[in-house]
Amino acid sequence: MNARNDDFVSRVIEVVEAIPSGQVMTYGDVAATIGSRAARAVGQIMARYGSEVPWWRVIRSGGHPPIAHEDRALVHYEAESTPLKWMHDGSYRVDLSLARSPITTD
DNA sequence: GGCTTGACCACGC
DNA sequence: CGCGTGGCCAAGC
Repeated sequence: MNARNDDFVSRVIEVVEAIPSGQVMTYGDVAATIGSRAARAVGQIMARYGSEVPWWRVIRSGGHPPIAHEDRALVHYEAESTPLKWMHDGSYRVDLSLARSPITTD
């Protein structure tokens, strides 16, 4: 646990932890929730601190999970019954229309 | 203080 | 939806 929990990093963690099961948020939404637009920075944080948060609930605007981690995220999605959309070529993406969580700032 | 990198986003075609 | 382009933001050197 870090001494200061008010860092940009900690705020991202807080939001990601607040995402309910079966739902997801885009990097941009998470950033917007903490009053920022650093969607990219959010991804950076996930890559570094994501080990302690449900990073699979944080995806891109396109609806597909973090690059190089889609297979790992898929396991969680099936476990959480997250609405998925499958492509012809076997790739998949999360149905944001159903799984997008209404930003919980609290 | 400036440049580079990054699990990104919005827009146009 | 897919691709290309520009832009925004935070962290590290």
